[in-house]
Amino acid sequence: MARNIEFNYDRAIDRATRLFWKKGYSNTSLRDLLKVMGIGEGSFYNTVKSKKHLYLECLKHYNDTVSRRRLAALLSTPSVKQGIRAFFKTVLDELDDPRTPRVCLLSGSLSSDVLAERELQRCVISEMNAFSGMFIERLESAKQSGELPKDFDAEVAAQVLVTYLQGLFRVIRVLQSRAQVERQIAALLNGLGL
Amino acid sequence: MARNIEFNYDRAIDRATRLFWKKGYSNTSLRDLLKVMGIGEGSFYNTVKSKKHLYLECLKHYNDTVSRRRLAALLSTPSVKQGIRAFFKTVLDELDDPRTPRVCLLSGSLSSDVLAERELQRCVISEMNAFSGMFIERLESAKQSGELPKDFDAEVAAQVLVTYLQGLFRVIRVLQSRAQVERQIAALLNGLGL
DNA sequence: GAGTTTTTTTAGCAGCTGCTACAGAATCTG
DNA sequence: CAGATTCTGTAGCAGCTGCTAAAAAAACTC
Repeated sequence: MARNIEFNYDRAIDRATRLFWKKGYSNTSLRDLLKVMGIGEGSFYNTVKSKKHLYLECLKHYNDTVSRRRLAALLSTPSVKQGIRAFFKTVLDELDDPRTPRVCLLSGSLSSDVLAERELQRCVISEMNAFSGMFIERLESAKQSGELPKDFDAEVAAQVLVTYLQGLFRVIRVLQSRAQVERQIAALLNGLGL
Repeated sequence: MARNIEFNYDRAIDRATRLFWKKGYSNTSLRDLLKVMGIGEGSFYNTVKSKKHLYLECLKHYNDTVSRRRLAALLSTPSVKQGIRAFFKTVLDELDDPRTPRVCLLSGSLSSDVLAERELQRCVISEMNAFSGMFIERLESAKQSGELPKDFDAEVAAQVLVTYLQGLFRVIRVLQSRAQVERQIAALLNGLGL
């Protein structure tokens, strides 16, 4: 019927995700994106349609890879408390990997430039809710299994964790020894009874 | 000797601060800044020198007004625990005020565009340290007075608070009922023994 | 190979970016 | 008033922004 696509779409999305991840939405120019994606404007607007749509695709891709990996750690142990610690460990381990940018893409999307675009805002909020939903679910199941007391407030605890995590992704850019961060996390989790 | 300055410098800085506060550093254009400041490019580059210098001035101004007010609340009670709650209350009260933007300017400065500029980065880090230093100091004095136990780890607790606060300033943009946030904060403080 | 459909390349658009050069206006001294 | 000095308004620069239009190239059907 017609000419075939020449570039690897998934690969291009992955490259774009990493650039957005590193530099943020509006600080990443289309020219820079095209460069790392290895395509020209024509191909881009033929398949992706706009920068906004690209960001949506990247959020999805990030969710399917990075967030998924972290949440897998959360579910890796029968013990919920250990799972949460494993989750935070994946976050800290990425600090040692110079290849990965330092801020969570989703967390970085809680900024005025991203939230100003309605479509992006909706996507970010729904992914955030799905994310904290995983924590609530996990904590609730720990109450059922008896690992946590029956009067434990799973929803509030999950919200505190998510909020703290947002802060962690910010503070991490500026600080500090890994040991210091680990002590911080341990203090929080102990305080919450986790 | 020469012609006098026509505009109110402090007032102009205040206006610029509010705009940066609302839209972030690199998403605020010089033209928009000049408009709210009520001056032209000539006057601007004569007195302020550059956008970067303006941002430094705004950070200073923010520190002298908003941060100062919040920290005053922290010190307003003899009880340190009550002071911390008063501090968080000032943050929440601003949510009800439609005039003030929703994110802390300092917290919003933990983004790649600001941190990429060395001078801004240094300023942000030093203000952040000064800020958490206030909390550490206050918690230490509570140990002296007997309000907190002698084995309380003030430094770690302060770090958790500051990190959580960073997250709060983000999450607040997207959520949620004030009551929900208040429960979250109460859970955190109780958990930390504060 | 002609015709059709899709992809890619290239050039370019209008608008914005931070910033500068410069003429003119205002305020002082003498 | 002339002269010096500083401030202000205007015009414009080179470079970037997201995006589009149109021609050329590739893959298919018949």
